[in-house]
Amino acid sequence: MAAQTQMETITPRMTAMDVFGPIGVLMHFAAGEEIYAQEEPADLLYQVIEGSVRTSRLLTDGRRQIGNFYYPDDFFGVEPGDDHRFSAEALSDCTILVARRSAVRHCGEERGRLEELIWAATTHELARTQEHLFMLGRKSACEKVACFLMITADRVRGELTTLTMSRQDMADYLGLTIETVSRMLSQLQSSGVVEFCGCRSFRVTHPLRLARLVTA
Amino acid sequence: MAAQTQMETITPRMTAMDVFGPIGVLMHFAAGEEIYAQEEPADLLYQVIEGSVRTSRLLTDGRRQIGNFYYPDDFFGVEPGDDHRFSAEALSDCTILVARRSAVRHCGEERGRLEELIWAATTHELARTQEHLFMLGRKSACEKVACFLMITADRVRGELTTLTMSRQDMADYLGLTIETVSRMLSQLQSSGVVEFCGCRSFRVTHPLRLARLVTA
DNA sequence: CGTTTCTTTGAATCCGGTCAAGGTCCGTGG
DNA sequence: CCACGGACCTTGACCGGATTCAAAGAAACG
Repeated sequence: MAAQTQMETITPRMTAMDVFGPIGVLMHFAAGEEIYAQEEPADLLYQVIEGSVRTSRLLTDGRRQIGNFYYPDDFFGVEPGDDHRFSAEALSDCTILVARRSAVRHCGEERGRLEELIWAATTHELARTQEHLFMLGRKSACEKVACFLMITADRVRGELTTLTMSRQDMADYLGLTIETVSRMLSQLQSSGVVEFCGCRSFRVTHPLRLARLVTA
Repeated sequence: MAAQTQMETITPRMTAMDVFGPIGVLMHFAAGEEIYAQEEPADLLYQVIEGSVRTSRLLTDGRRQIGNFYYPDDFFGVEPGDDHRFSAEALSDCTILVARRSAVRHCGEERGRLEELIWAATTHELARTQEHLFMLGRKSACEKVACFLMITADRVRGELTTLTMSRQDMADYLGLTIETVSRMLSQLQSSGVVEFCGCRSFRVTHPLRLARLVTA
């Protein structure tokens, strides 16, 4: 089982947690810490309260595929079978709300709401996976990176977007190498589409041109 | 709305249809015919009774990504949102069982069963999409083609496996070009892993070596 | 049997990967 | 406070796998 550094029962004033009713539990994870492992039974549903998370999958020979990145309010951990096909790790220090899925049957009137939530999280996951699939199959390195920046800027709102993941994480998400990712970022910057302030945060200086690079 | 060549209400003796109860309808489609279009409202759930189906998605510039191939008993058409993000076309002449999802509320005791069915189809779809994603992101052309043959041979049981899709379909599923797919197939054949009888059917002559090429 | 469409194969090209070196950032400890 | 070390990122040169372009061969169809 994944490490769990700290736990506390939920307090009623935190609105994001209401959805889980009395069965939600808050957990904290340090940057880099594993939240759950590949092959582990998948009975829990997670919601990011603070921080960010990646899900990933390892091949026997070390190749890695990132499934997704999750930010505050996102749900993760829904998996089609009984076991996790991906593992989840904290990208930064984070606070995660956790609920046992099998506890649904014990929570009376909350039940319908939780089931609905699991349903919404699953379909949302499917939608994102389909988008991701499309990106991997038919896009060039430049389009992939541009697409990634656009999606991320959209999800992590603010004047300046901070990338909580490493270049290696980005590469493993996009099916590229770190060198290629780095080159494309430099290229996007020198062509005036985005501007970096250090290697972990950027601003989209020309949204239209970025959007045009992405191709729908 | 997609063309619908013929319709008939279900007959009780056909077991595969029982799952939909009284709201299922049989439809026939000719090879190449569209079953539903991209952007079309997604209120129907489909089950292949006979034949095979592909789902695909087109980019504005003509690039195409195949979502999946479906064979008898497979469900398709479940989509995360209200609209189809993929279109579906018949690969061969086929018979499809169709049920209106929104009709669930009108079918009394059948309701639980149908909801369960939709749930199962959705999670199964997610699982397959994740596998597919992994294949696109981190596998070589040779591994992709080997993987595709293995999966297909597994799904379309029989001594000789028939490919109902064109090389172009395979290429668009794997994120390759037809030429590369063709080359890899030739290579797999000349290395004695599979044997083709015409370009649309094959036999796995060396299952272990095929499995070793795939890499989990 | 001729036409069309699909598939295979070859040769040249190019995009992204590999290998290697250098740079930046940051935390630790002298 | 600065020097050192390590992890991460960038850049360049070269290489190789997949694409592109082109043509021939095989299969499907009227």
